[in-house]
Amino acid sequence: MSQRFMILDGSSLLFRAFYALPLLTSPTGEYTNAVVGFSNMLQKMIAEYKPDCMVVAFDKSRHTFRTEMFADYKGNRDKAPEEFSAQVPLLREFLEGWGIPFLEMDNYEADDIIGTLSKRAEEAGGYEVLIVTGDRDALQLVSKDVNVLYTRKGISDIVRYDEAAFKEKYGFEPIRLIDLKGLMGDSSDNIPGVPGVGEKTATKLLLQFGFLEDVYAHIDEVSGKKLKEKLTENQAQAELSKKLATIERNAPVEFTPEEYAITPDHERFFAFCDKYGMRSARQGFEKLYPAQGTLLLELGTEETEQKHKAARIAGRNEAEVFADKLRKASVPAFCGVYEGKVPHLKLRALGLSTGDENAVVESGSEAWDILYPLLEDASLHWVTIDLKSFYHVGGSREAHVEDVQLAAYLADPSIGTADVEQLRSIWLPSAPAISADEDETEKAAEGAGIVSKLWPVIFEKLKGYDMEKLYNDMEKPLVAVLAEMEENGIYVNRDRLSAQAEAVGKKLLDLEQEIYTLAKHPFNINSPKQLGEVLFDELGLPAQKKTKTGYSTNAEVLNSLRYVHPIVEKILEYRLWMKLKSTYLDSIGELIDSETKRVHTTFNQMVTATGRLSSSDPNLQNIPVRKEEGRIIREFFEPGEGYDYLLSADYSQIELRILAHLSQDKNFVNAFTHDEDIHARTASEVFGVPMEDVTSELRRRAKAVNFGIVYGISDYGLSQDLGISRKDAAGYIKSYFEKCPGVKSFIDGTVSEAHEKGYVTTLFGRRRDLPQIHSKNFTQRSLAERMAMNTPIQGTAADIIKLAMAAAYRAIKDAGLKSRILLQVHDELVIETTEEELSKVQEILRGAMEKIVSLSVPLPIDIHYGKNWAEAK
DNA sequence: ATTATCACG
DNA sequence: ACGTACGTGATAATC
Repeated sequence: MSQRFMILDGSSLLFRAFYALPLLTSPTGEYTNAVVGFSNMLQKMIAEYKPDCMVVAFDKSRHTFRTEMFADYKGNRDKAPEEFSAQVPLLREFLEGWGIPFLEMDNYEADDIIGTLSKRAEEAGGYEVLIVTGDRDALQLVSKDVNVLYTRKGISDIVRYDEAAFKEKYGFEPIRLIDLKGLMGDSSDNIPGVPGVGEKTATKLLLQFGFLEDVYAHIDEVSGKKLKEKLTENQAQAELSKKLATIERNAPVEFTPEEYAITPDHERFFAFCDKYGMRSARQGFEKLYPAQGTLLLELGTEETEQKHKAARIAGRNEAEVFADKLRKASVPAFCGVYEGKVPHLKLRALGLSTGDENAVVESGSEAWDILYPLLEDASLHWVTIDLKSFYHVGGSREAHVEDVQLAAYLADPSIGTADVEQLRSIWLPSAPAISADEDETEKAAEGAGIVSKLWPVIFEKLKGYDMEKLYNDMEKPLVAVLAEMEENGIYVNRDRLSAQAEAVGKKLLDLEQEIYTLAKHPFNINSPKQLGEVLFDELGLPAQKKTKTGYSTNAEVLNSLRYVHPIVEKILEYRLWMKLKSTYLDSIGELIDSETKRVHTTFNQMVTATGRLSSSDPNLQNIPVRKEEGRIIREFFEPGEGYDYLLSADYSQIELRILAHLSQDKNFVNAFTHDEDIHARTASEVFGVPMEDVTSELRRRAKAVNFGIVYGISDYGLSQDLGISRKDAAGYIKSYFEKCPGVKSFIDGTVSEAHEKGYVTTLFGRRRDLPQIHSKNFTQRSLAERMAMNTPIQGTAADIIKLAMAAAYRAIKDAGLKSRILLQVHDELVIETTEEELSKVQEILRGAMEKIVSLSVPLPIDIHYGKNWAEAK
């Protein structure tokens, strides 16, 4: 019987945990998130693998034998953030209490300690070694007796690598990982490798020849002249890279297995947890090491597993029994298993849960006919995840169904669209994770169980934040509106679209030839790297900006070089058409539904940090409009069969009007109340000229300042935008604030409130946490401060149009019109309508959009309509 | 998986 | 002195 010896890479796991969890703090203000995450992972490891002995290895200092060999080793690493470093000593304290030995050594990395200990254990025999790490390099240690548990993402997604699993993934045995690194390098450790050789080429070479040395021994057999050259030129560098990637397995560290037992010190550990407010760590520890004399009322493991195993219900009788339980459940929950795409989405199965008991029911079974109707039963109050999909498959809008995902997003928008497992790990970290190796329907059942438990916790939080109304009256009603918009889709004239795609394709071929001639040879124009080499190395144009990987070739740079060389203009033109063809013409064509002839975008309600919607597959919120060449794309969006016009209704200056309302600045409120040109008025104030003397240039500058204010102004940003000096920009801002003191005090007030509370809110109570506002790092803190200025404005605008959408939707429906909302583009709604309904629909939109809230300034909309989206602007 | 670029509000 | 405009998504290239 072999001993199971677990070795943890403390440094890498702590780092993973740090980035996986939000910055939690103890009651006394110390950061604890990394330790909390480490603790969760440790508990899981011990519970699952029950190791006989354990050691945690740490990196000690940056200076190691590797930096002796190569000074730049890991030279590209930023210093770890203060919030992280402060937790390293905390983890030691934690391990001391838990009774787990740890090791660190001068001149060696944690990897080398792990490599050495695992080798000694192999030599001694009788050990099964499990290495837990978030560092891929350790995979080279995998052998018959040594496996690696690698944290793929965050800390909960762990994969076990044994010899077979490694071979499956890489195609060769583990030790050759160092040869791979020798060839391809490792950007995260700043290991150079052979430039131009990536994973693909490196793997090919190793499979063909064996080890790195074999590649060089057979260098003549390498195919490709370029590749051979690169390999020969960089042989020394490849060999050094291999050495750097090789874990030292004979480090001067003693192997003393008798000292590696876990010896929990309850008192010490509890004191630690209490001091740092780590309740779940304490609970988990207690579960693993029950104090003597405490009576255990826990369920046996077998029984626990039984509990999570979902019953598959097919027959009528079982269904009746489970239906009864659901009716009595305090939080009945379901998770749908969907297949297909909107507007053809189908419900294949349901995971159901009473909170205590989970079940699966498949569509088409006898049980389905008994259980599905419960979802429409108004006496049940259901919870699900992804309510929009439920609506897509015909779920009743009248049914009482909550969406945990939506509630969780509102409580913390930074998590975005979190799946059940993510929500569990955030909100119920001590509950068992969803089993990984079940089929989709079983996961749905288990998911339903979790959803049932999540809802009370998350909704309670929402109530604590005073966000119930936001959820009930704004976001939840919007779900049905978005579902319908997605199902509606928008008609795209496929013939005109593909004709244009073809024409643009020809144009691109011509441009390509002209560019090759001017460059004197063909190259990949789409590659910024190759383009940079052609422009700046070969043609000798003056390089001005650099990116971290080479020369910058963006539009700003190219524009400034327009008249230096004729190739530049051609490249700009090539870029313009290439963008239009690949992003719009080709890909939208592919997304036209063959049955409906329309494109059905997805409106994501749980993505942005500010409360805006986003659109994807395809993104219909970024269809070109500013440039003539791009605007053509809009011509292909037309009213579909049975409709005559596309109509667009957009808010005029909504963000600046919100700024006026929130700040109560006299100038702004006045200007908007009298419907003045706000940018001209700003110019007049800031530059001290009468309104009639405001030139278009002055207006342009004032407009830039107004935008700057909305984004969270900085003199640097404004100077970049206007192409003026930072000093001048600072001067503009100064006189702006003198003339608009209301705006100034609003911004100052918002930022200082963010510092005090750690979050900001919109007019309707939407919340955004800004943990970085306390950062000691200037850049991060400044970013958070700009977010603090921008979020209440952008977020309030998002709130308003969301309310307006639901109101317009309702009003159109109540009026019995066939007109319908197709798209939302942040401050604009696109509607499909008919000749007869044209005036009625305009009236409804004005009522819904302009009257939905009453601010200190009016909120007028502009309406345009036409035979396509380009005309409706 | 990340980076550079560019489309929108 | 630090070193940035706010919010998104898609594509192609490169790692």
